[in-house]
Amino acid sequence: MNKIKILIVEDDPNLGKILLEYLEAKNFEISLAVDGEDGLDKFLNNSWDILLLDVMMPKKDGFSLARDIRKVDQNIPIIFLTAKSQKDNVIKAFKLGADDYLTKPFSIEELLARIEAIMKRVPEKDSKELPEEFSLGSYSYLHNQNLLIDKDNKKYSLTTKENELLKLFCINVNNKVERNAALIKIWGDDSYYNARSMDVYIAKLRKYLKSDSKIEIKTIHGHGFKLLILD
Amino acid sequence: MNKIKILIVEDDPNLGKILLEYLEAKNFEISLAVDGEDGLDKFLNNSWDILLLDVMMPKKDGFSLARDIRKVDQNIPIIFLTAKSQKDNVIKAFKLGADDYLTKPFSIEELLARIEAIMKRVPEKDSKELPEEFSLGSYSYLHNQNLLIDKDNKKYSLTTKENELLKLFCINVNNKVERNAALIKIWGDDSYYNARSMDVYIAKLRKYLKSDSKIEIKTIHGHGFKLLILD
DNA sequence: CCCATTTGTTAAAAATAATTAAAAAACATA
DNA sequence: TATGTTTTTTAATTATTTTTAACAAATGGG
Repeated sequence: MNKIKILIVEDDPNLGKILLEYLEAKNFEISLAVDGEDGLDKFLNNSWDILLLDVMMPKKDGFSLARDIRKVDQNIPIIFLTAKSQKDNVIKAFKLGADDYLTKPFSIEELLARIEAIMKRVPEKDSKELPEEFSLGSYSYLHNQNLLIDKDNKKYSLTTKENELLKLFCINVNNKVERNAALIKIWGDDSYYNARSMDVYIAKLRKYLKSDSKIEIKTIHGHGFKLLILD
Repeated sequence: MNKIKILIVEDDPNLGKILLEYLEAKNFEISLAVDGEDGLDKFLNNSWDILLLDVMMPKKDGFSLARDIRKVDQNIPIIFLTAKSQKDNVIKAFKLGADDYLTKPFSIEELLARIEAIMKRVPEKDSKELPEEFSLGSYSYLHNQNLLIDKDNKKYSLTTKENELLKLFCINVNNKVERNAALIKIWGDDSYYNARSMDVYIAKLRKYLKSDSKIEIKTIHGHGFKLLILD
């Protein structure tokens, strides 16, 4: 069992430090971001179990940050921390998929209790390391080497983008990968042209994988794709 | 698709009635118990998706009730409603496995938001794994592959929406699927045009399934549909 | 039995995705 | 830095899926 990883995005350094120390003492693994942009950056470049977002922050407020995060991950638990408790804000927060909403000043023990209440319901994330090698039907795929090998031992050396995309599909094999999520993770933003570019890469991957009819990249119209492996 | 069933245990009849009416209007199925003993009784004699417990109650207070309930069910989500917000009580509540803790007076919309936040994390009660394959009379249906196969082995590759809808019918085979429920689940909201769109898809599914007279999508006028398999 | 409302059917329009080729950008190497 | 090579993006075209629209049929309350 790995430690539960919490990302705190809080611009008040005093509060930030106290939360950090307290929660580390409770055996969580904590990172602290100091504003919304920093928060988005840290969110994208690591995997987390739960997010604590301050609402009022410089550069990018907590709601706007949550909106961006939800494009990539619809499920990660988010707790908002806020100075003022305006009813509208509470509703807004839950519409954004908040799991809880705490008004400052709050009791840190209460925060802990609420984190634990949420974590007990979250299906355990099997955050195992990526395997070296993925087995895709008759193909074998070495993502570290950008290498796809077919049943005749023919080797395809993948470009960076091809590799990122195939890796993302393999991590989520038999599960939906949202267009937005893929675009933001790989291209950095989900603009129209990046989406077209991604479509081109989907076609490329399908071409690579066409020799095994048990492997298929299915479209989920309006949502994204799913790498299917049949047996 | 069944309604979400909520048991409210609240001794203040005014508050109780308002909660009851509001949440029923939001399409939950509600029962109201007037004290702790009544609450325990109703809890034991029915199955529930979520409990709202007042803390201060005659006969048996909310905490004591929760303790009894937790002996029987460790998982059912509990939200405490309480007049006073004493820090110790909050911690105590979460130790008892609370999922949330609201201090009166609270906004009813906030309560709704919090109920929804909790429900989204609770693994669907009857969410047993879907079978790989559904057998529909002489058809066989592989929902993972969007594939419907008739008795002559003719294969119909379903579009995303066709597949979602047929899957929903199969999950609820021989049971009513509410229009609203289907629309919200598949289209995201139950606006007029989405409803018309759904009707178009109903027609498409009926066309696919017409070769077997033992399979039928029945209309329940004003409510929804039901996939019937006769034998 | 009427009439408003809901549902069924079909076709057209709009939105989204797939495919291919060419242009642009990035990269490597002399 | 100039040159060739590879990778990525843009563009144009085609195909598929979904929504909208228009009209017909069925339903059920008054």
